[in-house]
Amino acid sequence: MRDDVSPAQFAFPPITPALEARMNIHQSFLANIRATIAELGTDGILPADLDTSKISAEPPREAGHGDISTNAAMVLAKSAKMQPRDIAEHLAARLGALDTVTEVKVAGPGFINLTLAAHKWRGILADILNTGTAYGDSDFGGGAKVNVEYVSANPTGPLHVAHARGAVIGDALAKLMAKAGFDVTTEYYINDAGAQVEALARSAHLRYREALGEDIGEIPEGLYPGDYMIPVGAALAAEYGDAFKEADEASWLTLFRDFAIERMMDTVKADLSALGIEQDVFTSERDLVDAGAVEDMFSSLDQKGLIYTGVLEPPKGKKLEDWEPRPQTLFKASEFGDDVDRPLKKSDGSWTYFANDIANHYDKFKRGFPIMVDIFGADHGGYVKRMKAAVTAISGGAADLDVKLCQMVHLKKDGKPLRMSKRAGNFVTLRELIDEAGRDVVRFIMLTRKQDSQMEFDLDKVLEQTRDNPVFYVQYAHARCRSVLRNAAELFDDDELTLAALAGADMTSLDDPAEMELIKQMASWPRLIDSAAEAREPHRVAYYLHDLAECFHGLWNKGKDDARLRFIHEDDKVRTLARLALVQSVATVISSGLKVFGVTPVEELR
RNA sequence: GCGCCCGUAGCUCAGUUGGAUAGAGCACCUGAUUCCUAAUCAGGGGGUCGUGAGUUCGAAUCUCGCCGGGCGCGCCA
Repeated sequence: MRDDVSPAQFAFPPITPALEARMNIHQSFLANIRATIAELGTDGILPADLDTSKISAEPPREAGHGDISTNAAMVLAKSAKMQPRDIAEHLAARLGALDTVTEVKVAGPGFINLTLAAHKWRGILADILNTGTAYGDSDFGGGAKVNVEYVSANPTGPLHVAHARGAVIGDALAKLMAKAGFDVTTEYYINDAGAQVEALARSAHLRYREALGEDIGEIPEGLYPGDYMIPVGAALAAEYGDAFKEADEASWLTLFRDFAIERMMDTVKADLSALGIEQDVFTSERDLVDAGAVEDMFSSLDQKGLIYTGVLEPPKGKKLEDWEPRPQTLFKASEFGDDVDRPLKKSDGSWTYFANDIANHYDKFKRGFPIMVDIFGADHGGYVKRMKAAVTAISGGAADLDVKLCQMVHLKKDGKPLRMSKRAGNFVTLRELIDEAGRDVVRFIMLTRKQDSQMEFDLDKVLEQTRDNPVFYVQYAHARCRSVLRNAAELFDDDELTLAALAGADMTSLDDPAEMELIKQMASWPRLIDSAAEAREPHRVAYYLHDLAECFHGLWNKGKDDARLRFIHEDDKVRTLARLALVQSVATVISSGLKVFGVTPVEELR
């Protein structure tokens, strides 16, 4: 595949001022490097039309290696048939002549390390202040339509902690991708068509009889025993009196089911709302089925020749006493990377959950989403391959499904693990978690770990106001910024402290390494957004914010030793305004990051 | 038995998609407050990146085999 790519495809557009304005500092430098390589090609020093697509321009891991490091020479060495160091020397000579570059060094196997002029960095502050929390927005996604489906919990009870992580990750991922230039729709798929919602209906009927004065005793196995069903029964009793008390199940099942589902979805939505989540679209599995979406899906797969009747092998190693070979209606999932073919119909002829879910994804595809992301719990890991296979098949390869599995969260309190078990009746609801820890804390902490690794949620620690608690640490940095700006308001008129006014401040007095480091940290925010959105890993934002806060706290404390670094200088307005621009920028970037998380930045911590 | 995920400091976890001497917090040790919030900061000790091979200029990262943990495995959703 890679072999038939012609060099012409590696051409990058010329850099116009308009284009440069939309690029972050590393992208724009990468463009400079490519242009220089093209020049060297024209001048016959390097072969023409080299593939520059794999070249990167990144901040080096080591601070001593300058501001921007590129691997260009090493990447080109093979196709140019030259030594990396030689290419590096040629490149370095030309890059060093740029007026934004103050120092250039060739190091190691052929890295080119560039140091940029201070004015280039200071210019970032004006960008930040002029853009506000939109700083970091990019067109990386190119407006591509993306559907992010998350939570999608069964409408049979309130959400519990296990849902919290997926909810927060899905929501933050959606916001992250929107910031990176995708056209994002958030969605909840309501599983309201299976046997479990009938069990819900029966549970509601029991509670209804209870509300009418009957002693219902123990809730039978298989029904939902939770107290949250009591008000549902009461509401049914108020609505219908004793009309269905002794009636045949057939007369009330549908009615009670729909009533209970609606009530459950109301509580689910209220729970999500308490977390600050409001999804764009709620799709009902039952509505899809009623609209014939499953038949559509089925005939589409059938036309592609992907449906057949067959008998599956019994799974090895797992004991199934009641196993007997049966012919089933199967989808050829194994042609698309799944391990075996998967049944679409049950033996009674009704559709499987999987069949309905294919219809759900087919429907999303037809609504115009070539990119779909599903957030699932880790217990659905075995379902991923077949769903991805189905999306590939049903869309003819035109749609891509990415499934993010969220590992479990272990709650801890008083130093002890809080075991959750529905059976024991002590499971923690999402609402209880929010009441205990607070919305912002729950959201932030859930985003401090990669989604596919298990995490610990220590209810005591997350409420501590110490460095150990990343939420606090980041919020504290923001609060400190606001505190400085409040104090400054006593020395300046309001119109001197607007974002626009600060953007126009004379920044030349910002020259200390600690100040420059802070600016460089903020300069990498757009880059972080793109890479986090590409990897679809919102947790990277949490680490970025922690690093930014650390950088700021460090500068703050240096002001204790070195009065020059203090932000407010009553006798020097120009100096002060430059630092206020810096402080306001930090507050803005932190706000921008917290916005991705749906967390509110605080003015002060008391 | 098979598939997927994970394995990094005593603990909880990062690691910019293959880059330079592997990082942060907690815990432990040392220091900083007449000062914009010390709820903070500066410094120190602490590692066979589970393990063995392979791929290449270069591997915690990619491939394969083991070891250990989690999840799943026909008509549950």
